[in-house]
Amino acid sequence: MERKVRVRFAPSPTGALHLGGVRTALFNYLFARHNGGDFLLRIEDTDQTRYVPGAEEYIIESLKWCGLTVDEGVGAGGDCGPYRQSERKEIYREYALRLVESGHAYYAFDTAEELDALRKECENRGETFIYNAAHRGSLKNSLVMPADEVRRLLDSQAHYVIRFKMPENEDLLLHDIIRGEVHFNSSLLDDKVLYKSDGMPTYHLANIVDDHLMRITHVIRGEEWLPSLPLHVLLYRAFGWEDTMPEFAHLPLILKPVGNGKLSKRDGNKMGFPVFPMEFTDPATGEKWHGYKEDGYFPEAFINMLALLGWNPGTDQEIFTLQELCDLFTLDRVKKSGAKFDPEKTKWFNHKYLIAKPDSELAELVRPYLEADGLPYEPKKVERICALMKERYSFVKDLYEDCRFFFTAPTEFVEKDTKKYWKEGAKELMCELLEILRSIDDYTFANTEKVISAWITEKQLGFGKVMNPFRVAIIGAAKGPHMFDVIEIIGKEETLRRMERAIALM
RNA sequence: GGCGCUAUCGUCUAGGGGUUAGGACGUGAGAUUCUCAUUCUCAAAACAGGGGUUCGAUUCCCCUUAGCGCUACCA
Repeated sequence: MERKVRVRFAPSPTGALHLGGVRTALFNYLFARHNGGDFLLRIEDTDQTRYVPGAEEYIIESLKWCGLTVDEGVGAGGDCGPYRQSERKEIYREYALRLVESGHAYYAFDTAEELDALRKECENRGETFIYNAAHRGSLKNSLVMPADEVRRLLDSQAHYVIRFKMPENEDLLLHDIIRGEVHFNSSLLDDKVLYKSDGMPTYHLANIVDDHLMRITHVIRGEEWLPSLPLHVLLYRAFGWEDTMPEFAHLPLILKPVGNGKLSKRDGNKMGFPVFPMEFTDPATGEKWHGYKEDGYFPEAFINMLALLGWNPGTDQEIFTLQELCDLFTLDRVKKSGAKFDPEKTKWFNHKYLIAKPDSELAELVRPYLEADGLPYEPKKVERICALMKERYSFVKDLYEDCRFFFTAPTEFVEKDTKKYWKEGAKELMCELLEILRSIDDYTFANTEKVISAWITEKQLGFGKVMNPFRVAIIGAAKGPHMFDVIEIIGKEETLRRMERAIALM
């Protein structure tokens, strides 16, 4: 019987969600949508020591900003709840005990210090310490201790953990959707702790129990989990859930743009690009991190960039709507190898989305900047400017800053440019031009071009000779779009005012 | 150290037993231009190394090398 596709994104609230996490969420989302399945959000907050207040809200807000709608889970409801693991403690305890009863797990009373010492000792001898069949016989656990002693320790509230009893020398040929067959031998694996002494499960136990109970069909997660795949499969077997075990897909990692290693949150502030979808302030340290949202990226561009990190549709198309991605996405086109993250390409994506936006929408995005500067918002004028200028920019903020001269007269004139273009004779020329500008009533591009060109031709002046000083007078610098466009937009009155002022300064 | 994964231009990647190894970002050059951009055109730029298999390997296999990940009562 075909089960309905159900995938989950299961972050732990230990801080902001970074690039890699968002991509994992995205691939899960795309897979769910492509297959008409459900996308769940589960919060894995079993590590009380690393819990960061606000992280959960941050994760939910980020997914929302990215447009990844959660069908079920924290913040979305559903009939498999609760979806926050800290609220499922009793469930995990019950299942951990079930494994002890069936002989697949056991109690261990070794302290962390004892184990650390043992590891060091082995290391010094050049050996590898593995808590499994090789050593468990000589350690403090219910496998070797007398039953009444175990009972006594359990009753006396001594600290204990429950460990998985890893089988000996078993060859495991496991299947991963992206990587194909992966081989392990169980003797090299250890008796992982399933249930901690603080009464919380570890990731491994909680993960398997929840995926089973929540009827997850496909586990799509980062490659860092590949080494624990055998443990997870063995856990499904131990519980007797093999027939409904999900399929696994381990995603390639996202690496630092330069240097070695996987991308970390430190890289962003260090190298000048955001690693988080939204701004985040660590409540403990007060440290602040940039976010794509606040840095002026469009969520569509951010998502588009992420989708192409490790996946491609096999065509030359690079720009996709979320819907197109849902239609096109399949796991068999996900790469096996890790990808160095390229912040430059993200800017290019943003540029593409910026120029594709309707001018009316762009104008609305410019509006807050104008208002912050106390300048009036005239929709038609702003739209006209956006249409004229958007090709040049990747960010609305840059567009606005470069176009500020349309809204307000320059407060200063770039020295380099005045030196270059306000040479001897320029002032006289500008005075003459001013007279012509005064005489013109129709300031449309076509008309000003006609009149001024005629004058330039008649006096045999050369375009550059006139337009360059004119440009510096009106804009304050040797930059910007065509001058006839500029004066059409700012209008006669403003043009004359700026000219008079510039001439006085020359 | 042990275990596992991976390997095509600087980066993201397509491809696949016989190809001029394709695209994109970035870089460089030219064109256009009143400036700055944009745009357009062009260019440089890759199959890690060694063995096999084969008429023929960049492609398939093995080894080496390199990179990455895991190796916690973190996820």
